[in-house]
Amino acid sequence: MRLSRFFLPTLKENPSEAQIVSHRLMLRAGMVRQHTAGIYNWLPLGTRVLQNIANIVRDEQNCAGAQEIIMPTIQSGELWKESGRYDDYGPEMLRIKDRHDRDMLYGPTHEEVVTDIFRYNVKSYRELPKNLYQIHWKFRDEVRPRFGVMRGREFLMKDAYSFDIDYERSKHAYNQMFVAYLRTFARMGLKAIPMKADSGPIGGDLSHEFIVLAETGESAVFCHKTLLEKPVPENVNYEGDLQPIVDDWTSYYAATEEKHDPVAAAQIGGELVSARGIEVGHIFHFGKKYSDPMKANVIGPDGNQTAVFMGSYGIGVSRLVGAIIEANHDDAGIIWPASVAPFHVGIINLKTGDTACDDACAKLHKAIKLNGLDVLCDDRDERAGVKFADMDLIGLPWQVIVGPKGVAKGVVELKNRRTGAREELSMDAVITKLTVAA
RNA sequence: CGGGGUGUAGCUCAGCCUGGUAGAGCGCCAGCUUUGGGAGCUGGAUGUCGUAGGUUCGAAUCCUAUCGCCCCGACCA
Repeated sequence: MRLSRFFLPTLKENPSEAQIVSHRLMLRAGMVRQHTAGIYNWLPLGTRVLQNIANIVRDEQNCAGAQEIIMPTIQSGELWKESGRYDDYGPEMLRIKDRHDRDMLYGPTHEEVVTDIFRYNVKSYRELPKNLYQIHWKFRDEVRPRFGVMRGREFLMKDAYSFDIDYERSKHAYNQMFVAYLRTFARMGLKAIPMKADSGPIGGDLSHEFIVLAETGESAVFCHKTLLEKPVPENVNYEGDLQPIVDDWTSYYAATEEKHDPVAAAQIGGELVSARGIEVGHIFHFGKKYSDPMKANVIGPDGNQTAVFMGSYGIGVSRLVGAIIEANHDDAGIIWPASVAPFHVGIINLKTGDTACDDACAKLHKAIKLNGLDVLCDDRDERAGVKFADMDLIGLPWQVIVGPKGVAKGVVELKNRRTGAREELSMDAVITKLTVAA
């Protein structure tokens, strides 16, 4: 992609409405623009990151045995009356009347809809287990949206729902998501710590929040030092027993500030560290809370109808964009982990219009792209300083700096955005090195 | 929803107290010079001063109402 054709409205100054660093950088880097309080337009750069994150989430959900579906954003109020939540949910739920004066709503979550799908289409325990998920837009009419996409009213969420015949198997579904979450966040370069959580209004008796650690995170957390460096499980057999992995991770103390209990922490022992964090995922087991009132029954092995055991599992996909920036930035801008970067490589043509530079950039662009990497080439007729600043701001992991002096010597400069390390290399060496690094 | 702040050019903001007919920097357009870390000079375009009323000869400025946005608190992926 040539930057001269890419829609990338960067800002030199901080927009006054943005206070936290991720919000400022997302606006400055041309990723998003606010539409109204808590509702955002996603511009091309932001959309690319959002989709990269969604794809990692999707991949790990699929590996863990969940299946993707798409449910409506606009739901019928009838289902919510059936589950009893139509009155309980409160003004956070955006209620709408259609032209026939029927009660509709913009879905804040999808337990009712997915339970409805399930009950009409699954009749026997032999069809279990099932885990259905979607990556879709939700709307919660927050009293006070803030922090850019970190707490918007409209947000992209992965929500999965598991259905099992009994508690033990439902717990296995819960564990599958638990492990999948560890892997998902690690793939984005994040340290995410599972912490015991209240199950809140969704209900249930087993629940964990996944908190991403970032110095600028909104809430303080306390956790055992070991959790910070603990490697996530590899080559997971999701059909096998996952309980040892979950037990291992939950054996260390970890709590958010509100739930911090120094006495309990002391009992569990170990070196406690305090950090700051952002909640990016939340998993619940809630048994028959919805399957009972909504009659989501299957015939069990004993021939009797029984309500299924359910769990729900959320990841804030759009929030993750902000969380990743909170955890990966410096004074100059964003520093994307390679797995979610909008482009892998940025080429800076220091002298657009100079035939040697233009040719070198074109050759690099083509070769790097052929090796499967996304490239953004800054071919704008701008001064070098502007290009350096913008490239640092948008945070692509690698920069290839092409200038007339280097090209005359047959070299270009390769800069690592995170470390700042630079080296002069031949064009072939750059292409090889980038391909290996990716 | 309680408390606070703010709304003037695309962005950051001055002007408001003490009313006199719209400003700066950056950005944008044109030209010349410049060219490895957000250039210099010259010329140019851009505003219903959030909106609606009111006071006044005259309102960005004073008064009233209203809307938007931001921050702190209670709540949340």
